[in-house]
Amino acid sequence: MSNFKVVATEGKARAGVLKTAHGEVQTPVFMPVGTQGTVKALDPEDLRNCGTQIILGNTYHLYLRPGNKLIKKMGGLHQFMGWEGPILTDSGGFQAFSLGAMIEHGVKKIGRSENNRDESLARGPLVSKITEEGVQFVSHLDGSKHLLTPEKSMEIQLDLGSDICLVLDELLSPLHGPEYVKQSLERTHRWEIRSEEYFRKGVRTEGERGIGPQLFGILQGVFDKEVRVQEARWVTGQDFAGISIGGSFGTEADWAAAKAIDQTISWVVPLLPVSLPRHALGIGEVRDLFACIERGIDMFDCVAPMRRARNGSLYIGPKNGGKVSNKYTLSISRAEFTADPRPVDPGCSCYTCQNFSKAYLRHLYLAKELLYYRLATIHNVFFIVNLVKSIREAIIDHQFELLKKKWV
RNA sequence: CCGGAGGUGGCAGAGUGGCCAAUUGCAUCAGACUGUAAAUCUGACGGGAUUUCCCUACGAAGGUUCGAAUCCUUCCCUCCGGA
Repeated sequence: MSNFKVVATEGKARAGVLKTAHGEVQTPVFMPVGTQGTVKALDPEDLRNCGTQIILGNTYHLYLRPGNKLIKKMGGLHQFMGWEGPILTDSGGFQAFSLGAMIEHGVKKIGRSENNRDESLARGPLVSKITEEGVQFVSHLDGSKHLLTPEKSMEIQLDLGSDICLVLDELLSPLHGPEYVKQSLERTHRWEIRSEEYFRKGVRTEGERGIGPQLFGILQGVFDKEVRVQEARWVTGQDFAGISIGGSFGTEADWAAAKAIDQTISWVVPLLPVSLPRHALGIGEVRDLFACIERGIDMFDCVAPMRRARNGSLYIGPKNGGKVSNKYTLSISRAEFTADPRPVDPGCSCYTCQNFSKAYLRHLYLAKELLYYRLATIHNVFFIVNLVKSIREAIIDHQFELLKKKWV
């Protein structure tokens, strides 16, 4: 029996409901990322007012600070941070990459190739290293050494009181060669199985009432059909409550990279069980949301809306100039907004757009006023969360194609 | 009026004989941001031609020198202290 139920479909797109220990989640859904026990600049009430149903927390960061045992002692992450809704926790697999291969290769998981490196990513020595046992980290906080094994990751996530845990995986870089990819994937399979075994034991002792924590498997891979198909078959063969699709997408920049995401999702989704929720790890730009939902994805998480907000990049809808080429964003710092009395997006009903002008936000941004970060983050989170919500409604009304046409 | 300090690119502020079209910060412009080492990072920023090129430039005008933002003279202006 699954915790997930599809309630409507349009083509491959689907609307569903996912039950968790902290309430139901209407899918498709966007999960704001709250790495360190907070979605930066927002409090739980802000999140709720933005329509947030579920957030993501991070194993690696919370383990290092303030420590999973402390959070457990404080009643779990929900209570600790005052968020009563569901929480999905990442396993630390991404940090194995962002503190390792990403620095080493000068690439990101999307759209970076040999000829398109970002040297600024190489900000220092490698701080993570992969072994069969797990991921060795040198703490970015104090230099101390840590070993994150699949078992340890599970223990931490269970201590946090996560509703949806992720297995530990190794995120492959677009520049990893076929030999490494093969080895890594086999190791990740072993890690996923170890995660699952530990999780199963842990959950049994962790309390029995209602729905307990659930474990999602991860579909790893690179931009290669054969690899992706094989991985899709592998996860499907395991006993997970949901499937998170991770790994790297493509070796080309920009539009081609976006196509690589679409392509990868297209290869993989038809091989996954209809009854399980499908989560696209780290995806969340406007164009990608449409493309992935259209291909059958149910859940998203992404740091982009929050980070963009902090960096002065605010979302705008198609009626106000938002399009693929500008990533549906404007730069609030532009001088043309100096005396612009209009809200960021007149069509947006978020708190920020209801109450403040572009001129004011621009001033706060340039002055580095703390209020800026909250107002900007409220707007971007509201915008993306509600975009996905409106997509869900469109699917239920069989208006998805129509809505998509208005946007993309 | 006397004494002192100073006038540098949109602003602030380095530079005190050649390596200076001029450090740096801010502002401006452009770009990046996709399981957060990011309230961050990259590039441009006098004009033009656009591989080492030319022109106009460091208050103004003269001068010294092979060569000046940098030294000298006069003038104009600002600030501080004293009448």
